[in-house]
Amino acid sequence: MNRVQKIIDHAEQHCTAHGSRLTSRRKQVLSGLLQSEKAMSAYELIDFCKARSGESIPVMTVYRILNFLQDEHLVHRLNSANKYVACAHITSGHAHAVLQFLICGQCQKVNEIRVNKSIIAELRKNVEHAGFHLVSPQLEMNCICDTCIADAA
Amino acid sequence: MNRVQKIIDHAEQHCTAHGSRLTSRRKQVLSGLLQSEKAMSAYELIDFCKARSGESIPVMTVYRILNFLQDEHLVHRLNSANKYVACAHITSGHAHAVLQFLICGQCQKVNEIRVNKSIIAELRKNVEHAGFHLVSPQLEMNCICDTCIADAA
DNA sequence: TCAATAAATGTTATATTGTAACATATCACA
DNA sequence: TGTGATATGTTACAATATAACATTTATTGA
Repeated sequence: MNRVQKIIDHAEQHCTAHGSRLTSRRKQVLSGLLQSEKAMSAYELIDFCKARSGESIPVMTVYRILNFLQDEHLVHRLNSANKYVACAHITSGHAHAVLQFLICGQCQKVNEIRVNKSIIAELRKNVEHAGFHLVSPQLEMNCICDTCIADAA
Repeated sequence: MNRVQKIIDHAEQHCTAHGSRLTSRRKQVLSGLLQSEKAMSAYELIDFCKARSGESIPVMTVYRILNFLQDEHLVHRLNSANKYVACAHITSGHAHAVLQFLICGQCQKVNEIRVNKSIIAELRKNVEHAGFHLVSPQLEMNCICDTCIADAA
């Protein structure tokens, strides 16, 4: 069984455990994101799926499915880029950690890492001090990856 | 002299010192953001200015001016919301600190604070460890402000 | 099993954010 | 004053996203 199939299986179990269903359309969308191994806009994802299967998924359907997958924590939306990326931790039981996304501004590669609790505590302290309350901490940082730096040199 | 006028004066000096010009159109746009005291989309800003002066600024012009003001560090773009907000530190000589934006998801109020250097150092360490290099650290956090929490209760 | 209901997907139209390409106006300075 | 640079205006359109309603598919209880 290949990597993507393994992850899809995990995702399906995850959904079943929550009383939700990973339909074939939803699998198709999640598979697309997993196979591409990068962040894509909804429209890029549609093109990607179309190129692989010949079948064109309606825009509205893709957005609904992306929302569903986000609710299930199987997909993340990168707000700063208006793109979507498969969660990097589907098979390793993601415990809703705070996530830090490193986004290469050159090649769009995304690395999803977990943020140290002490940092979040610090940031939260700042927030509370300013009279705000943190809702969904998700840090997105504009980066350049080693590969792109090497290419530029 | 009122608050906004004072800030505009500072901004103008800042531009002159850089060999750039804060034209009347640019003042108009920056004043709009300052007067509104919140983050607005380019189109909201156009409506806001129109409501106050009766004059309608073309979309293209607004985007160009917003870019100019960002280059001058007089305005920040909130990537996660596709909105723009006047810099909160124009009169206090902003030394390109790393910024943390607290954005109330309810009323859109924005609080711009500076991030502790040690936190940035930590985050940067994570980034380097993952094989990336930080470009422009700007943290945006989804929050709810005290007022909105109180209103909801 | 099969109707009733709920959940998911499809269709059409349109809103929102942003930019490309080219025209015109304004400014700065020789 | 005219000339080149800078700024602004105009038109058309691209990219991202959602509202409203129709249809299909799945689930469940009689």
